[in-house]
Amino acid sequence: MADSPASLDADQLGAYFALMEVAGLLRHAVEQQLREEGDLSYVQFQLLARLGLDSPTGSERMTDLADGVVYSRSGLTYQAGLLEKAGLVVRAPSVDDERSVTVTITDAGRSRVAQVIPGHVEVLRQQLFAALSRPQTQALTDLLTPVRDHMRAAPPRSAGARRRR
Amino acid sequence: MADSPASLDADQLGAYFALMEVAGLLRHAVEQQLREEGDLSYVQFQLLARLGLDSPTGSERMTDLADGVVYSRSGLTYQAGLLEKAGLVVRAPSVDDERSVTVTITDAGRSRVAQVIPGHVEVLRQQLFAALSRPQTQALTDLLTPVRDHMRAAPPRSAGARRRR
DNA sequence: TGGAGATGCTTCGAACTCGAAGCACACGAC
DNA sequence: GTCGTGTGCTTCGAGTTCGAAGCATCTCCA
Repeated sequence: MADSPASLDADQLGAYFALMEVAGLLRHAVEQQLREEGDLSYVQFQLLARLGLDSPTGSERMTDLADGVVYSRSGLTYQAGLLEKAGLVVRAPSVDDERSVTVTITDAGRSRVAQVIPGHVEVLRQQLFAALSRPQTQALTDLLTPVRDHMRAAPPRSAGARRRR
Repeated sequence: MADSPASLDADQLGAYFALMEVAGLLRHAVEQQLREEGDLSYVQFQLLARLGLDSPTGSERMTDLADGVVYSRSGLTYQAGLLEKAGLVVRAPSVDDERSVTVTITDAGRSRVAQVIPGHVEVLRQQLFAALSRPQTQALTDLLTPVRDHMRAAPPRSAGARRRR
């Protein structure tokens, strides 16, 4: 990478803008459905879905949750508080490490996820997959997965170094 | 794995999650660069770029700006206020329609855009295009462009209250 | 011409987000 | 042990976002 001209070609710009706009529009659409049908924000849904669908035990550490959802720690504390107040989640200090907090989804949380999923899927169908055939969907996944892995590997995440106090 | 009532298949879910995560990570990375090198938020950069690079006259109506950037009107009022206070933009009532406000980029605004573009491009290169070959980039654009057009045409349900003329 | 409704923008309040600072516990070196 | 540093989470303040409500202007049509 000796020389790097300060411009991208049309394809690259097109891909960049299309990516950001599609994601933005999709997020708006999804957010609205979640709010209407389940009184959840997108982040809250992500958290519950991760706990309820991805985790075998239904619980995870705060930090792992934050990393998994690409979210700030303080923001997670706030959202976890809301979810706990709503009874969708329980927080308890971890057994093996007194510092860490384990978040566990409740039955109410699971049923809230189940309640929202059909509409969620429907929005995705209408907004996203209506314009993508199966092979195209497959192709999109194949294109984006390496990109995600690449970006996760070299993150400008702020969690990196902590300054002295 | 819980069984979800109306689930999408693995490819579809994979595409959805990958899309949202890539966009999220990319936005974080870009936002950080813009803040450091130009004291701009992502939205502010979008607005200035649209005025400075896409518009022949360097000016646009508030509403068109908001639509073009996928942003709420009230949010745009706020950001336009900040940009104006920073001298990067000027607001003036439109000549032909007293209701509408025309936003015009200033010379300072143009130079601010020019100042951050190289770093911006570099971030895109490292984060996004490092993991995409030229043909892949082309393919991504070809996949996402129809999706964007589809989503722009079919906005989320209740957004239809106030439509364009 | 004169309203009724549509449209453009702003104001307002509430909610959300982030990073920095702070507290508490963990772990290793000595 | 006990000190120093690292890690996990929360608190705090500032800034940003949105939708609803409000005001001003425009358009249409009887």
